[in-house]
Amino acid sequence: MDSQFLGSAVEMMILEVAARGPTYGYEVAQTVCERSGGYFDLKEGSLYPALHRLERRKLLKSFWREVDGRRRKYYELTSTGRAELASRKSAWFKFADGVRGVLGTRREGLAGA
Amino acid sequence: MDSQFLGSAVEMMILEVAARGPTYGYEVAQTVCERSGGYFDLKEGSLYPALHRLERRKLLKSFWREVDGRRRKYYELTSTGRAELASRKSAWFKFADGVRGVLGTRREGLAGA
DNA sequence: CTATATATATAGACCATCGAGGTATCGAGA
DNA sequence: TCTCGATACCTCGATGGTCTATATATATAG
Repeated sequence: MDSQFLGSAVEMMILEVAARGPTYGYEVAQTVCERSGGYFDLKEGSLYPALHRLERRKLLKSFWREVDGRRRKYYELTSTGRAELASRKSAWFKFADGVRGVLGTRREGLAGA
Repeated sequence: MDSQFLGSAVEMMILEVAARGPTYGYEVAQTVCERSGGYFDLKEGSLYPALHRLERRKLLKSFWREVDGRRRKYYELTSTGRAELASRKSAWFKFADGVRGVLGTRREGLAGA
């Protein structure tokens, strides 16, 4: 993406990916990219600091594993992380609703008043 | 709001309010607050710098007017601003769609697959 | 041997948000 | 009269997140 929004949707999306099972940085970036239809192209400079932040705050916990000669740092959601994800999704929907309200996406001029 | 999202939805919402006719800072904050159902409570520290940024980039132009003994700095959308608003709204919808894709808000387990 | 994909990580530039502070007018109530 | 809340503008400094660039290391393809 090239968008100016972002805020902290990044962390929420990382948590969401991790909610489906243990994953690692590179895979997170790919999954987010695919599932967003190519829109989000997480850069290392956003991705890894975010993963470290989430781990520091104990929303994720990590372990190293070697697969095909490459070391991967897997992350999995903690129970705190699961609760936080639910709360952030709820906040996200409220936020998106708020924006929708301001933009007036209420099909004005169609069937309404 | 107390949200971590935000990014630059603020500027888009300011432009949107100005798109409906000349307005001024204080009124922008009130309008955004009302139309978002109380969700967005723009602080002066975000609002005024944003207005100045938008004016500097010539998306808004301003004029002073005195009403009821109080000086107000009115802002109105330029044609560049109008184009920029359209482009940002389009970017916003793509962004929101991207997030929706990652969150998997595709009525999974309801009627879909 | 080199380029690309996989995989992690950090440093520095940049910039927006927010809390807090400041200025000023008006109307209402004590 | 004095004070307080609402109206109305503005700026500074702390904080913190994103991005570009850079670095390391392995496996595979050409």
